[in-house]
Amino acid sequence: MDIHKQFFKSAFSVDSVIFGYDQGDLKVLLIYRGAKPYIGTWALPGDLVKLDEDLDDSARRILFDLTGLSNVFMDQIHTFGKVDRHPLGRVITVAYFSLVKIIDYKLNPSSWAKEAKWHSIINTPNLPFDHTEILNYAKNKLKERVRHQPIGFELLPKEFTLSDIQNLYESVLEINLDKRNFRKKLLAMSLLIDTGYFQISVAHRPARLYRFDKKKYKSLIQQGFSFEL
Amino acid sequence: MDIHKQFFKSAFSVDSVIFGYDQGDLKVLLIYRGAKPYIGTWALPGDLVKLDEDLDDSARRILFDLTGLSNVFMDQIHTFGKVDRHPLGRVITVAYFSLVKIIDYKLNPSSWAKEAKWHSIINTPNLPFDHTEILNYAKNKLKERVRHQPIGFELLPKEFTLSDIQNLYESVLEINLDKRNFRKKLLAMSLLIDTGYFQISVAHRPARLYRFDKKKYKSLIQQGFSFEL
DNA sequence: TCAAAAGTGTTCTTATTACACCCATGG
DNA sequence: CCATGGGTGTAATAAGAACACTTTTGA
Repeated sequence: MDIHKQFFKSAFSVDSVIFGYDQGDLKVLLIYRGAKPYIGTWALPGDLVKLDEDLDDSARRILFDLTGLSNVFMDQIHTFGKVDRHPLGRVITVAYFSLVKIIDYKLNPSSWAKEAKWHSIINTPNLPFDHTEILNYAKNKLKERVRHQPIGFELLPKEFTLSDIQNLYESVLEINLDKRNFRKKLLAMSLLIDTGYFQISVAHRPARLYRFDKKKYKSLIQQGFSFEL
Repeated sequence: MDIHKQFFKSAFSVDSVIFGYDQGDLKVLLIYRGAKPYIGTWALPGDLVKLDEDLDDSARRILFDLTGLSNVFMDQIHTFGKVDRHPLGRVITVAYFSLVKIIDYKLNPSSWAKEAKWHSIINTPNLPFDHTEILNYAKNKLKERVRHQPIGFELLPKEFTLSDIQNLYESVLEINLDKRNFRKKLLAMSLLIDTGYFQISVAHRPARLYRFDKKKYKSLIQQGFSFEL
């Protein structure tokens, strides 16, 4: 059999699990599908990869079309390739996850989406295809990574309080952390820059605002430092 | 443009990084290509995924054809999808890695391979496509995983000595480990079964033989145990 | 009797845990 | 003046690191 007939009847797509964090809640960005199949359902944003487009570029394109953001943390997590995962043909999908600062932008539904909306991670609708499996996989990856790489900061505004970052870790990991021990450990890494500024207009003692020191992190990594929280 | 014309001119393949361990040396199984492109070069074993074949099954098939082994540790590691990675068309490849006990089987070159051979990891030939990148990626994944999951045992015979497992860790991680501390930590996990047997015909004090207790590991995992070496 | 690897404990240092009260602000 | 979350230290325990000699075997 001609190899082209046998094999070149398949396609591959990218699906993106885009995480955000807002008001103590981890969220995922879903689109309301405006295209077949599964038209009219909430799903992970994704698209077929173009023939002249690198896989990673495809993931960046999807994120950019939807949010207008580039230069965002993004990483490939897994490829899902069951024969029957897509009703219209053999399509394997490469899943990516991104971490965005919700505050940074406004949503911008794309061609394949009627609407894009943040959904709390603890209350997501049923998803089509194998998107539930993909989302669960992404959640677990996020849990692992957040403990070994300083990616939690990608979900927070540039300036944040120590409580912000602790709450984020508690949401993502679904555990409670001791305030004093958490702060001690975090500050001991010397990866936070004290901005000298404080919260304003809060009905309690205003908290100090910090920034994450990316440069310092990079130089520590060179020296064999390993982030762990 | 018809979506089929635009997108269904691509294929996906699986490439396997098959690790083995022998005589203190980490090895990788390479094939001598008997098919175009790059005919006559050493490369990672791989094949196009069949249309009616799940991705994971494809990886299992490749391993089985080459080694006759099934029920082997295998995991997906990354998908490589640069536009120009394959000279004959748009082919993305999903990379898997496997850990096999070299002693268990004899090699069995497949249709796409003239020959299959173990190569020491510290001295591998130049590889075609992006296989060097894939191999490096796999080595790094192995380093990470071996510290957080008890997968090192997959590379050893069923019965092994404490020095065997220490040497394996030293090869994989490319570091030296303190004998007493390593043993203390490993034995403290109570995941090794003392067989009561010893090495025979060795020109030194014979070492105790142990087996890895897979059942106990699974039950500990249920209870939230986390492997770490 | 020699060479080669197996086996074994203690001390020191560092990291982790548990835990409770006063402070600054807005309403 | 009350409610809310911010901010701080110490003591006890556990984990990790450093380190050297005796044992058993085959040749």
